[in-house]
Amino acid sequence: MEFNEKQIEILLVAEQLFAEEGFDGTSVREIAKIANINVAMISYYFGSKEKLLEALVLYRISGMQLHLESLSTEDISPIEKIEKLISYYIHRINSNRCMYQILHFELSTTKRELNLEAFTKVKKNNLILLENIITEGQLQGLFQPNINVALIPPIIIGTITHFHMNKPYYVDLLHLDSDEKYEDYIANELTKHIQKTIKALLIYED
Amino acid sequence: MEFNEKQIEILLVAEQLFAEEGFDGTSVREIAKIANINVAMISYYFGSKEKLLEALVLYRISGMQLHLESLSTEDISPIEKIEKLISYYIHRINSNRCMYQILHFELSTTKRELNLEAFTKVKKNNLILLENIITEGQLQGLFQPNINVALIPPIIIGTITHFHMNKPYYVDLLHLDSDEKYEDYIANELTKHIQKTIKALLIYED
DNA sequence: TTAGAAATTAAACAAACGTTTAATTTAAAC
DNA sequence: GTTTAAATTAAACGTTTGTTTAATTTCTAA
Repeated sequence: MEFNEKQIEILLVAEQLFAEEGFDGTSVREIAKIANINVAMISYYFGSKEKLLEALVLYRISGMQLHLESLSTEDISPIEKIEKLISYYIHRINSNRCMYQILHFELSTTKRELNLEAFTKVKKNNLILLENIITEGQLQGLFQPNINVALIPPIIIGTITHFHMNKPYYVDLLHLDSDEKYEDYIANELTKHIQKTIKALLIYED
Repeated sequence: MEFNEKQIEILLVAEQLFAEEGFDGTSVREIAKIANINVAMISYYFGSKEKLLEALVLYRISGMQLHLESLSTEDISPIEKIEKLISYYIHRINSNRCMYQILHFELSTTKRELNLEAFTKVKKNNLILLENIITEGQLQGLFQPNINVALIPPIIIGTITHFHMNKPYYVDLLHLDSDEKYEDYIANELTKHIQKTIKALLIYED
């Protein structure tokens, strides 16, 4: 699916509004107003409000796959690979914050049936990559043998997502009184914290 | 605030629907139909749909505080205390799944301004409890000194929440083909996994 | 320059929304 | 048994919703 400039403008406005106010909390007129177009253009281009959401999800997810094929073959230790992988993860979630927000809701609502196969595929691919790195580390005797690999992404994604969702609370708790400080904290402290946690889990003898 | 049976019935129906379909995706008529009451009763009892939500949040959060005052003084090792604390955490999130779903959305929407002070208070109290246990462990030389305590609850809550939100994905990935298996997995594997992760983080030498 | 397609518009559509009204039934108090 | 308050109802209220219509403008190609 190819989109022209105007369509992409609509998609971006819709994305932000859907994230901020939810799909059902956003009206097509609101989208149209901010995108500076006529309401009818949404039906004209996408068919319906719901199909607009589907187009948006497809548009974003297609660009979500981590570009980490090279990571497997890089000449660095498995520990460094894990660190890099986590950085990439966090960066991706960060730069797709709105879409993650939308997906989180859509994943758990019974209202609509979105086709999220593409999203599942991305997750499964990333899981295989993670498995390979961990196996490599185990063969080198660096990591413990009894690792439940499937439960590692939930720690990474869950932690960063929870942090974002509770932004006001953590801004208060950690005195992150500017957006810059908030972003910095995620890029530094939080990233390091998650990396440290996963490394500990992999190395820690039960 | 005290509620009679009918009011509580309305609150419970609203909770499930708000969790499943979102606040904006749920109509008062839908609530009324399932709760077997007249639509006007919602305005009559709660004032408005939005005040119904506020009442619901208040009703639930007031019962959310972990009852763990005793934990600090129990005669068990800090490690066991951490394990217990995590079990409690997970149990609480599990039994308040719908409310967490609702709160997650309300925390990140700009549509409504819910008063979530009570929720913040609960979180801060639990954080203090966690700090005490970790300090105790550090004094006994069991835990590392450089622990960012504020970032431990995000791991616990984030992981379990993420798991719930992506239930269809994990059901598929881990072959949890019945609700019982799903619940069991959380109560056993996932709980152990989180406990192990936090223990590793506390003990792991950086 | 002109014919035809694509884009854009304002207006109208029916349906659904949250809320209020006014009338009626039920319950409690004396 | 009567009085008074509380609970419950169906109907109507004015808005807002997503979508469609039909007319008009803009663009493209011959």
